[in-house]
Amino acid sequence: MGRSPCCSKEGLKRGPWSAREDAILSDYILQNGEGQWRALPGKAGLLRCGKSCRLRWMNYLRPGIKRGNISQDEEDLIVRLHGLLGNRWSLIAGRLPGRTDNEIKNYWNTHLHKKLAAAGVLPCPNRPLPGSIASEKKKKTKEDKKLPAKEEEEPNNDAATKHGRVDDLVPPKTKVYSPKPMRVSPGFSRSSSYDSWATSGTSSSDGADKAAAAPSTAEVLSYVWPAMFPAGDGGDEEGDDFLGAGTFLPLLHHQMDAIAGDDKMLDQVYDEYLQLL
DNA sequence: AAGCGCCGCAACCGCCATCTG
DNA sequence: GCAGATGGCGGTTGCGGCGCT
Repeated sequence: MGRSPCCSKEGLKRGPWSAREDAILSDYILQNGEGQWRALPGKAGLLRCGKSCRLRWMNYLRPGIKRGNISQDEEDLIVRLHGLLGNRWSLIAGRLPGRTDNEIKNYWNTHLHKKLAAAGVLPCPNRPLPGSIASEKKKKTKEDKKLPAKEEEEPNNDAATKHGRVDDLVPPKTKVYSPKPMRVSPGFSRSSSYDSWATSGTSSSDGADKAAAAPSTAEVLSYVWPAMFPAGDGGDEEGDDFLGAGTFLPLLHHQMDAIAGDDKMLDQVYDEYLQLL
């Protein structure tokens, strides 16, 4: 893959997990608990990177994991939460019991993105989201592989222009269609999942107090996404067309309207979102 | 039947926040 | 306060399966 490994992997196995490895990992974690991922492979007798063990456990071996058959309700929720949270898959997954961030991410990139694009509700249908459509990406990857590595790293658009690749004129890493994924954890410890946090009594039971002190939706949005929601204008102006307000704002309004169609749903999701902030 | 291309998904990667000494 | 270790996250890649020609 051309990248240097994050940790030493000499002699470590890679690729798909065997049933035997799964059993070893499951047995070890059930006996010793999660954590100490770097030390786990050695202790459990697995020739795997600790990260790989953690991923395998979190996404497939953990009790309660649901696989496949994402229901319509779950799909709707994913779409709505994505509208609110952007590509924060772990947070979205936290609202879908038994689902993992990886599964939701894959599902979004394969099924939902395509579906929404067909429905014309994506931020910019004629501009592929960075790295989000597998087919587009793969085609591009294949093209890129033909280029010398040095030119691949060319940061500006001149290189793309030289090669006549119009699609490369789009800044490759621009993530303007959603809030940049960022950690939201200053308020709670890393060891507490969003789920446990959200259900630990800080959520809706005392939500009234928080709601009373909570800023308005517009204020929050202007704080979180200042480029899209300049404070005080209600987000309807097209002044800051960082993406193309004509493309994103209707989408957001569409999604907000869809959510607003179920006020309780909106309140619940929004309340949780406020607390995340 | 064989070749080809696309698609879906499991797994890997680097980055970064947080923890720990 | 600092540096190294650790864990978690989102983005990306590669492979196998499937359908089409």
